[in-house]
Parts: sequence; C-alpha cells; structure tokens
Amino acid sequence: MEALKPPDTTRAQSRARWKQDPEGVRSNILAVALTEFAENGLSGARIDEIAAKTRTSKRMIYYYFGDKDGLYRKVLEEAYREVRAGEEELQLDHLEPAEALRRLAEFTFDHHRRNPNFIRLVMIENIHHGAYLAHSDLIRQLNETAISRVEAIYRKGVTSGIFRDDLTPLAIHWQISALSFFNVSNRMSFSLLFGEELYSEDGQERLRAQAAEMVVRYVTALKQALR
Amino acid sequence: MEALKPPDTTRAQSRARWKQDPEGVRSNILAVALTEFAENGLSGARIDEIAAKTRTSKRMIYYYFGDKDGLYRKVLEEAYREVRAGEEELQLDHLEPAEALRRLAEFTFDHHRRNPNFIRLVMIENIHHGAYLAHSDLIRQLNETAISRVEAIYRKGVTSGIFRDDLTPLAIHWQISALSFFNVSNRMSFSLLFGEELYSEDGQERLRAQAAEMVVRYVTALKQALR
DNA sequence: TGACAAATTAACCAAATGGTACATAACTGC
DNA sequence: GCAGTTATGTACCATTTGGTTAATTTGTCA
Repeated sequence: MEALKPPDTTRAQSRARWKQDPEGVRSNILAVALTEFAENGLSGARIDEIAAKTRTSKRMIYYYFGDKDGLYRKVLEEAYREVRAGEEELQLDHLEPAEALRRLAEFTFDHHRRNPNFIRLVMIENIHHGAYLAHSDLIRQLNETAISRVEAIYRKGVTSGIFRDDLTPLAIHWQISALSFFNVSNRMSFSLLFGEELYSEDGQERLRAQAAEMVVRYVTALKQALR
Repeated sequence: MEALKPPDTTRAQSRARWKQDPEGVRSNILAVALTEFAENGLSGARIDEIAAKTRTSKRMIYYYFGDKDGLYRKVLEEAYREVRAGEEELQLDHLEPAEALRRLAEFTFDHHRRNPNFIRLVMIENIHHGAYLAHSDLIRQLNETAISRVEAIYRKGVTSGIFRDDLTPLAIHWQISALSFFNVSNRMSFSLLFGEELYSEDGQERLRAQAAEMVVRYVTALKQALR
C-alpha cells in the first residue's frame, strides 16, 4: 500500500537552485499574513492558506515566527508601523486652532480610510479583548502621539478663547476616532442596509466634511459660534 | 483491539427517562451559541464547545440548525430580535425637536451599551463583509425604523426653523450610530491604551452627554445657537 | 394499543489544520 | 575549498473540528 515516491533524482532536481533571501521571505510572509488575518480574523486565517500565497513554504512561517500567534503578533506590529509611517507628514502648528482641529479630523478620517486592513485588525483585536494589543509598547506610543497632537491644538484654542474649556483632549480624540473608525469598520453593514450612497466618492467627501465640522462645532465656545 | 463497551443495561439506564422539549432545547442552543459566537467570532466558535455548554448534545444542533452557518444565521436574527424588543418603548413625539434628538442619541448610546453581544456580532458581520446580514429582511426592517425615527424629528426641526436644512436623516443616523457603536466596539483598545477613565460610570455618562450634545449642536441651525 | 413521527442519545468518521522531522542546499569565515 | 551555520523544501503527524450514522425513547393519533 506504500505509495511510490519519485526517485531521488527528480526530487533533487526540483529543489535544486535557489537563492537565500531571509529578509525577502520574512517580509513576504508578513505581507501575505497581514491581508489574510485582516480578511479572516485570527482563527479564520489558515496557515496553509497563508503559506500557499507566499512565495515560500509553510515551514518558513514556523521558522521565522514560531507559531500562529507569533505570526499574528508580528503582523499587528507591522501594521501599526506602516500606519504610523503615513502619519508623520501632518503639520498643523501654523494654523489657528479651529482650522487645525478641522484638518486633524479630516486627516484622521482619510487616514483610517486609507488603511482598512489596519482597521480590520483593530476590530479583530477588540473582538479578542485586545489580548495582543495590550502588550505592545509600539502601539501605546503611537496613540500617545495622537493625543498630544490634539492636546496642543486644544490648549491653544482654549487659551485664545475660541474653544470651550470644559473638555479633555482624550475625549476629543475619542470623538474624532469614533467617526473615522466607524466609517471604515461598519461600512459593509451600512451600505448593505442603506445603499452605497454614503460610500460613493461624493458621499465620503460629505461625511468627512460633516465629521470634521461636527467636531469643530462641538469644541468651539458657544459665544464664538456666530463670529 | 475492540474496546469493551458497557453492557446494554447500563447504557439503557443512562439514557432512559427524559422529556421532550423541542422549544426549550432550541432556545437553549441559541442562547449558548449567541454568546459563543459573540465571544469568539464565526470561525472562532467551536460547535463542540457550544454543545458542551448546552443542556443537550451536539447532535441536536445539527438536528435543528443544519450546520454551523445555519446556526450562526439564526443567532444573528435572534440577536436582532432581542435588541429590537428593547427599542419599542421610546416615545419622542411630544418633545420639541432638539430635545427629541438629544433623547434619541442618548437612547441609542445606552441601547448599544446594554447590548454588547449584539455589537460584537455586528462587528463580526462586518469582518465577514456582511455576507449574512445582507440576506435578512428582519434586519433591514429594523434599521429602517431607526431611520424613520430620525427623519420624523429632523423634519419637525427643519420646519420649525431650529434645525439647518442641508442634512439628511441618513447622515444623522450615521453619526449617532458611529458614536454609540464605537463606544462599545472599541472599548478594549481604548481602555488598554488610555486607561479606564472613559469607561467608569462617570466617564460613560460624560461620553453619553457629549455625544448627544455633539449631534444636537451639529444639527442646530447656526443662527439658533445662541437662543 | 399499536404504528408512525418527532426528539434525543451515544458513538463514530473524514477532512482540515496547526505543527514537526528530516534532509539538503546556500552562505560565511577561515 | 572545507566546516559549520543559516535557510529552505518535502513529507509527515496528531489533534481538532464540523458533521454523520444508527439506535432508542417519547409523543400522537387512528
């Protein structure tokens, strides 16, 4: 009943000639795994599937990442790193606070929109009660940057009297995040239930402007509202 | 090599005496499955695990629901049904529009907060691109109710001149949903990254009031803002 | 009361899935 | 050009997992 195995010559031939490329292999695996995890969740993603879409073999995944959890963890960090890279540019210091806040909200909105895979990973993390998120300094650091950006703007606005003074940077960040995140995370249910109009180019532009205006209006001191 | 099986007497004894209870079994399975799916996702939930937490056996799951997908679908609908039951009470007709809108926003915020399992299922649905959501009339119906509620209030407010007239009920619903949904869906990542303060009783009350105020301010016509 | 349908149990199964053992080719430093 | 280390491919394995088979009990109705 033993299946015939191809003679050694064939085998040797098929595996002969290849170049070593540790970094390439590693990053190739990460890239594939990122989309697979984002697409299917932690338990939904299949190692075999990931391996198949890789230019190498399953063996390499375990060689570099140990096990599925290890791979997932690295994917999370990689995703954060990528997202972070796209966040550097923003320069708001020279703007007056209201305009700076509007820009920040719009930027966040766009930024989330540009990184749906990342959003999906965060969703997945939340479903898993953030078990992995909790242990990443990198990630904590990234979010603190976000907060300080809000804080700088908010301070300036309060000082100059155009912002109300009873809010916290954390709450403002929360609100901006909520509107930007939800836009991506719940896209499917919303468009399935209410049609695509909110997610056309026009619709998105409107939502973006509305979200930003909402935040700015909210933070603006009432006596300033009619200026 | 055949394992000894207990004699028929024992076996007959152990399985003897039970009452039929189709509805009980069915709903028991649904309840267990609801929390399991909400907790672990579609692929993360294990049929064996669900069965174990049930007062019946795995076989019954297949007997009543066909397969895992079938079970999941019914769970989704069941969750919607439950959530919907909690939505009936709200009576806003007698209030003036701004107050009605505030109440609606607060209600939605609370309602989402009270139904975390449901929120989690919607998150899971979105990760799966809403494949199941898409086919449920029940669910579509439920959301249309939500929209019409917003619409009624918004119309009244525009007519009486205290609301601006350049918005759509859909967008307003979207904003209320975003703030309410995010509060539950991203709770873990937020409290892990920024501490529990936003999720203490006080913090939640503040977020709730802020979300509602945000919406009301946004919808209010500017010339009305200082009245 | 007995036959037929519905409900339920216990044991079993094939495929999928995460993970490994082993052999060997490529690279590195001497 | 060779010894030792790193990287890689192939084949394989144990367990988990969704799903099924077959038997048995309970309920129903002519």
